[in-house]
Amino acid sequence: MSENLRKYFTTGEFAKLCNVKKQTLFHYDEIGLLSPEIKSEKGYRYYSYHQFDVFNVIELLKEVDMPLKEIKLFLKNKTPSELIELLKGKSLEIKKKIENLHQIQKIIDTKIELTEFALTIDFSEIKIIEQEEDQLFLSGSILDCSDREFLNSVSQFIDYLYKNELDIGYPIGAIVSREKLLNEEYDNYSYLYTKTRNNTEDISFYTKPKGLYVVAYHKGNDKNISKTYKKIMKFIDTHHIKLGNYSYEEYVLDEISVSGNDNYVTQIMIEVEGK
Amino acid sequence: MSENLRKYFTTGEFAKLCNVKKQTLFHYDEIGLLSPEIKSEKGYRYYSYHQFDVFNVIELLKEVDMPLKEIKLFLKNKTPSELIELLKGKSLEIKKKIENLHQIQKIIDTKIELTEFALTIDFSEIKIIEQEEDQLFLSGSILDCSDREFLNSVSQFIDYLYKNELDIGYPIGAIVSREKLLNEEYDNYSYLYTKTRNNTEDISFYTKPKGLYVVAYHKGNDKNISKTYKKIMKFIDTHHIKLGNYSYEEYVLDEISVSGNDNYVTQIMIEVEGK
DNA sequence: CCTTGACTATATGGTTACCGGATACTTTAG
DNA sequence: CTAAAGTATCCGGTAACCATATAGTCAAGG
Repeated sequence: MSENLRKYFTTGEFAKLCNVKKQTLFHYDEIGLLSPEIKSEKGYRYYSYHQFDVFNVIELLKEVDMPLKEIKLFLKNKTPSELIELLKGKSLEIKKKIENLHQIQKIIDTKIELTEFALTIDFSEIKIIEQEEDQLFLSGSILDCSDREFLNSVSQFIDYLYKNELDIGYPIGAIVSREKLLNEEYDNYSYLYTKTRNNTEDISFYTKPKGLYVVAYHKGNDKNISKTYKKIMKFIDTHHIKLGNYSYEEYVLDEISVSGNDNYVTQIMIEVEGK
Repeated sequence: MSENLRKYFTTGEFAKLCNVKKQTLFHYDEIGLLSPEIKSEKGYRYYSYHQFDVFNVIELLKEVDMPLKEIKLFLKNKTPSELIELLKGKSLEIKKKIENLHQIQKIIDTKIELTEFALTIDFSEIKIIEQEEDQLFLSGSILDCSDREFLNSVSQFIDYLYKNELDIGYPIGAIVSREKLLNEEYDNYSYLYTKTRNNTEDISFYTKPKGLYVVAYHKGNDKNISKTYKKIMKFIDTHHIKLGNYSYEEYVLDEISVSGNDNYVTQIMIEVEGK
């Protein structure tokens, strides 16, 4: 190694220093993002330790999702004030990213909790359970609507949840009124709903009342849910229970944790009055 | 649209629901990740609203950097307990990701602060300033070492900083001893250093003492720094100031904010004793 | 001085998760 | 029944590399 090159890193050394593969440095050289300070006539690359700073900046900007092209552009004609402006913007982006990750974590935690709960359930039982009140976010009325209208409502509802960040991992359920229950129209839903937390003032929620519920589970395709409903209604009948206003129906196991809708499990909760 | 297809979303509708392009759904169908429940003999795709749940899971797993292939594999043979296990792992990953983002934000904040400070400096002045103490992390001794040894030390130092997450955005500086200063060997550094915060017990730090410092700036390439040093030494001489133990030298403007090392600015701080 | 093993350069093809456009065919509203 | 809007397929391209193959180069030891 000639005397004046002893002050420089070879590609391999520099790559190790930067914790990347040589390939990456070749690539950066090729696109003109970070070229070695010296290139010997044999084509060998030599990087100075000052260039590590440049590499560091590139890494930093890359981590905040800036494409290499933009980084290159920025590095070409930069000034201290431009840097400050850029970094301030990126700082904000990171803040949003962190918030987004917190939201995702919340969803994951909810799913874990729900699925762990599902594992403890005996699906064959019908029980009467005292339940606490819940905050539900409701769709518009979907009573007596056609298939097309139903799809539309689902679509709108999901869209609304998405735009208002109301999805915290709870499934979307449906509400059936007592009238329809008695009429054996178990799939004639009144509303869609999802459980959420009441943290915003400008959105109105429905409170699912505290009280007694008949809770049962339907295993398999939704299409056959009427069978299960009939069983529950019979149970209610034989136990001389007085029906409340609404029935709430939601998946506890769906495509996220089991394969094929034969294995889906739907939870049915019917409001009832004390005996 | 035939009667039984009215319950299904077309590709466009489903794409809108999922907030993605149709292309994405084509792609998912092609790789067998998420295929429509029904495909008409004309090749038209029809998605049920249950499939939105599947899409949601895919999105969730995608957001935690799971490749589509793995997602597919997972979706094929999943059980509730596998889901829980997977999600718990992902939850941890997200936590780490959030921590990483916080670290990056800290670095960015430091860089903003430093650069904003740099903008207020008059580089031509030489001043005597009272400074607070600072926690510095030092490299091993690099006194009298060859170019190769110096490179090696830089490399090791950077590596150590990286592995112990000691980089919080402050530049790497160098320390020159009084002896070498008086001997006019301004580039014969004793140690490398970087400013950090003393948060770990198992790493030993050096405390740069509180006291008076002669502070000056060198603009341009490091190679010509001796000129600036001589000017400072003359200043110290004419003002009858007594030299302290060490001189600290670090970039305040480098490749990150200006282009070309002619525009670099190095800050020089020399420990001195009260007059 | 020469050899040998470690290192380097270039070229090529592959990867992931799509995006955009061209073309041709279907569907649906009026 | 027609026109507008939607759909399918095919083709090419993108970013930021990675892997591999081949050939050339360097540096330390005998």
